[in-house]
Amino acid sequence: MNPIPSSRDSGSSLQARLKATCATCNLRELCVPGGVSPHDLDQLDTLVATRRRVRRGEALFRAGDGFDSLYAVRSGFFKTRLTSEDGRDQVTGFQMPGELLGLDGIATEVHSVDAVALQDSEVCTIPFTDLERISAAFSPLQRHFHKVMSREIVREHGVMLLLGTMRAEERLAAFLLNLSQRLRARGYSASEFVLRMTREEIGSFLGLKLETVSRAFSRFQEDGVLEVSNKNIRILDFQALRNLVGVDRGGGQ
Amino acid sequence: MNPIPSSRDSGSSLQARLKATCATCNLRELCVPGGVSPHDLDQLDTLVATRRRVRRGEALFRAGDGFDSLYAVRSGFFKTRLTSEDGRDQVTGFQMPGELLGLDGIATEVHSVDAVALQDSEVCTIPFTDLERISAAFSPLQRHFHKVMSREIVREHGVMLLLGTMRAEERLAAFLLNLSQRLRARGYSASEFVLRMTREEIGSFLGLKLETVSRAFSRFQEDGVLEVSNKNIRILDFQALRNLVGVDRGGGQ
DNA sequence: CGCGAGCTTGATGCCGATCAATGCATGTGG
DNA sequence: CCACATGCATTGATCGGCATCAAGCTCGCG
Repeated sequence: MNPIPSSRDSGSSLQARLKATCATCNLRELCVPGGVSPHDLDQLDTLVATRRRVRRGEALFRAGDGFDSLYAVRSGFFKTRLTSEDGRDQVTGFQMPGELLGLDGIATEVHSVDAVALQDSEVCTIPFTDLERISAAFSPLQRHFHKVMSREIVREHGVMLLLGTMRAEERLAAFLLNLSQRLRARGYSASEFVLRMTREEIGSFLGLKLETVSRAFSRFQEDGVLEVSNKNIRILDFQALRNLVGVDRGGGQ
Repeated sequence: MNPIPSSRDSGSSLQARLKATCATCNLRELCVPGGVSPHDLDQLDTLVATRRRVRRGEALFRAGDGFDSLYAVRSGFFKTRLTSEDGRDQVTGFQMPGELLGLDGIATEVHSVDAVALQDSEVCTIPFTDLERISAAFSPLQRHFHKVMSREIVREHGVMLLLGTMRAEERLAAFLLNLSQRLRARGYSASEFVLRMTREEIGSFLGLKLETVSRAFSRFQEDGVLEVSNKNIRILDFQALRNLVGVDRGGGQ
């Protein structure tokens, strides 16, 4: 009556322990769906030599840990959790057997979330450099591409934190700081810019109605944080915005 | 005073038009940061032969379109937008010059979002099969890995839609249906299962407080949609859950 | 058996949605 | 050049859903 036993193959545990391979893994269809040749599968097996047990409540990895491996859940159950600098928590996903953990780490080679076991669990460790080598993907261009994809995943974690934990003004502050930083990276002013999108589109991104976005702009203007004229924005007080978001306390712009 | 001119290099437009290359692109540091060899850069140039203009309001691609290329924004501004079956909209991001569009399409070879230009824009087209070939990544294993990453991006879009547009009971319904479907894919019952996480963790994932999660469970039970006993869940009325989420109207379980 | 973590349920308050009116910029046709 | 339409933004009034605060309750576990 327990639909998720912590170890699915405990019945044949001896054989499983001695020579479990990707080719014979009963999670294979989930973890490595069709189209992968037997040859590649063999190679994958040479990677996934090591297993690791993680006890309930323990972390497989933590935000800030260096990244070197991906992990496939073999048995058990995990959550991934993003914690912002001011202590807000957002669970970004739950992972069950056959699902992958650690993609967030590829971008910067440092993990950005905690992966915590919700019950005693076991994972297959997939060393990432080996994976790239075997995939015939050991090219700087390829690596770059992987990082871009991982960065997108990390970005979306940040949006989830915003949508899950922030109030209207905090969301708008985070949005403006993000925009400002990306414009600066492109050689434009970080403090003065033109919004290319409507209030309604900002609202749709931030999970708010356009009236709420408009009111937040007005309030920022009243408080001397922004100058707002239609789509023209000037940021007067970066620190006020940062305090709202709960990031980068103390750093002057 | 306009910090984001729609075309940055209109001053040297003749040369830019005739032989713009990745190697000379003024967005290169954003689009292809260091570590990529001159040789790879040349190869990249052979890919990115075609440009495409997209007028304000037009779509670069739409959800449902077949995927074959990624796009780098060269000038202008885009939004990506996910629309659920019952018409909810969630903007999943805004893209400015040097940023990439289309990663959502790798997973299933069909785009899952609309990419709409917020102003007259230009993109560089990067045919994906060519990219994989040049990256020395034309291996089934590698392709699979790319799809896994893309699938994660698409999943997170779904979570953003949930967090941005749904009310408490709708969120919980979506969560339960998702869990149910993943358990079924692993050979477990879709209608009867044990939650491995606490109400608080569910709440943190769904952007709700634990009391709200608990109340939603109670209400589902009152309405005969679920049987709830601590962490043991039995789904009695799938269609009721689907109706809340606004997905899959009419399909029987 | 008794403790404590996790859950349920109730009462109240607040934030943001909703509904509604007005303002303002842009564009179009007379 | 003005009259008018249209899309977008602002602001106010009211409402509702969820957070918050506060008890109790249940179950698993030492």
